[in-house]
Amino acid sequence: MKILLLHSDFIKYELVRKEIDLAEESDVKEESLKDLAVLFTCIEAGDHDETVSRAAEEVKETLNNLKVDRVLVYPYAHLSGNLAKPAEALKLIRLLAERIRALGFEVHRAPFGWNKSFSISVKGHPLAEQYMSITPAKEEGAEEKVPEALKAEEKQESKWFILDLDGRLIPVEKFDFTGHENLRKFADYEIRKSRVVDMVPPHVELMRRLEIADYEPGSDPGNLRWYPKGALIKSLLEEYVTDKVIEYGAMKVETPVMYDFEHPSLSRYLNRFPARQYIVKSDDKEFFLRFSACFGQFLMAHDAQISYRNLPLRMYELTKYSFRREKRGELVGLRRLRAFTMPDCHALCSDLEQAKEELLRRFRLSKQILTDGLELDEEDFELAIRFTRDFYEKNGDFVRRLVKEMGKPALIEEWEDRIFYFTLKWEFNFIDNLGKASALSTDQIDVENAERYGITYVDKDGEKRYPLILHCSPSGAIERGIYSILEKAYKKQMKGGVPSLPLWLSPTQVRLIPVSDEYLDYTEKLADQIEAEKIRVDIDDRELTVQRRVYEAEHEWVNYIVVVGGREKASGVLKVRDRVNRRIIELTVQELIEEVRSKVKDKPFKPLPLPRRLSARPRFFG
RNA sequence: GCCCCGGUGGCUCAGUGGGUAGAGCGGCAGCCUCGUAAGCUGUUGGUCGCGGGUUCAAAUCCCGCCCGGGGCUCCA
Repeated sequence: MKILLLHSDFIKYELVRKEIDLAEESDVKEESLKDLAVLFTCIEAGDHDETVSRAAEEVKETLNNLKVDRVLVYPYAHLSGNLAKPAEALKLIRLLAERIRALGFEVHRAPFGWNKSFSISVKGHPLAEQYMSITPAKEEGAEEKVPEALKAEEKQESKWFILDLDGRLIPVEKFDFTGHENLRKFADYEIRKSRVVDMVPPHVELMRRLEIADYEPGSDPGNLRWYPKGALIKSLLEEYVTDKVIEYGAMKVETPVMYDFEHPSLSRYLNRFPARQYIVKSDDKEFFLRFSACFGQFLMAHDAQISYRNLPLRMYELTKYSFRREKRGELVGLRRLRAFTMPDCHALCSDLEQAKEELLRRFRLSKQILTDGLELDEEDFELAIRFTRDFYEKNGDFVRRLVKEMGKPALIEEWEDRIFYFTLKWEFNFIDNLGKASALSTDQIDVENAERYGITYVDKDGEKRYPLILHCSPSGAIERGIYSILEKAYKKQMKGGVPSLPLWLSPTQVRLIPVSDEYLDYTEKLADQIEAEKIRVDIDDRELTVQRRVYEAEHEWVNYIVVVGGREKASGVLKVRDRVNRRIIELTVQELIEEVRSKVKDKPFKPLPLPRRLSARPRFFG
């Protein structure tokens, strides 16, 4: 509870309008009082009867000193950023007035819940203005575990720049964003200019309509359910990213999802990471659910025998899941979750030179995964680089090198001091249809954790040394990858294009529609032929008109739609509706197979996640 | 976390000066056997998010909670 006490000659206030439903009724619209103490009062979350009693006592003491016997309790929200709920606040403010009255004072109260105007004349003596803060007595264990880094982040001041291709570091407000609209949106988002959008994010509607994923009311918010089509898309992406990271040279490992809160290295690291955790109790121990693969991999590296010859040492894990208890209001669809799938790749490096070289390789790897795998265009994502001033002063060339690799200007955030465990961090950020930015790929140079976890390698001279650790998620969370694919598709649709999924991720790549039952057998044979070439093909055998089935295939974003009837059976030539290019082309089965194979190339393949015949499929949504 | 908006059949939504719930789509049944973006008819289906309160009577009013969306300026 906060109270600003003003010893006043007079106060006059007027009710303007009700601010909340709970506002107190009042017959008097205007009130003025003389020779009194005005108590601007605000009730904070956690205040209770006992807080009120102590406040009343403190007020009494002050009033006695001032020799005042008249007070006005004036509800005033602005004294705190941590307000109690209105109903509770009203209750306690009434109670406060009663308590003060019970101590023998004349108590007036300004109605709660109104926007009011007031004029006040405050006496000039030294004790006329007093501020009181009454905090509730601590209840055992009531305090939430908030990491130090979270608190630090709120205090940290950042400087924002754009680093252009010529290596100029330009303060954001002076940069000409012409031709860099996406970067402007990104900068606006990061520096938190207010946005006025009021719609359900497009990808949320799509993820449900396309039966990819959905909210699961039976779980904690931000923990989703994945329908067969979504599970397919997700596991294809997982496989793709994993293959790419192994190709780059990482060793794939697996580590537990929960860790002991009391483990010395872990508890210190927790305090350096800006996220809240899920807590799991088992017997009398507390565990937290991992929010990345760091713990498992670091503990593994701690116990390993590592020579400088083994560096850079690359370890990879697909964390399914990583858990972060994000604030309730932050959760949205596939963009921000509490349980998500994150590829996490660490690299132990001997020194900064090796780290920079490695970072560059991973930068290229990440870019390839976004453009080749997610099929994002380079205009779809923006580069952000964040570093401490000191790092930039010593490694400016390297930072400029990253921007050159990107091929367009990047947003820069500079910190005066190092509050996190890293000195440099870069990200690729996707900007969605509501102007919101989300980090996809990212990498960091960690200068703290090797020491914290006791991770060492032996150098040429036989000396134990601490390596630098890079933390990279080459794609970002898999869910977020799907979010960006869907948002991109919607963006395309808004520009008059055909929304679609990358062909290799499409649950149905080819749909066959027999004109009648008569051709079902023939259609099945075609499907067998196509399926044998690792193409997901299905058959819409439902008793609907051809037109209707084509309509639904379009709606489902099926890439190739083939109507099968007598003409096809006779000639062997298929009329293939190429949805993305809005045309109908004539192809033999073999040519159709080649068309699809030439586009998916060597991407991972998994079979159709549903019965081949649509008549045998349930509907999960809609 | 706080504020605002929303939650009615599987989906999209209508229905609030309190009087016992509707439509379209889907599902099911039937007709139609169909040639590239919604064929026709019938029928099924609802603890009106959950809990409490007010009332003779609550989807509707009040309180709390849960879930979704948006915002974090304002607000005692």
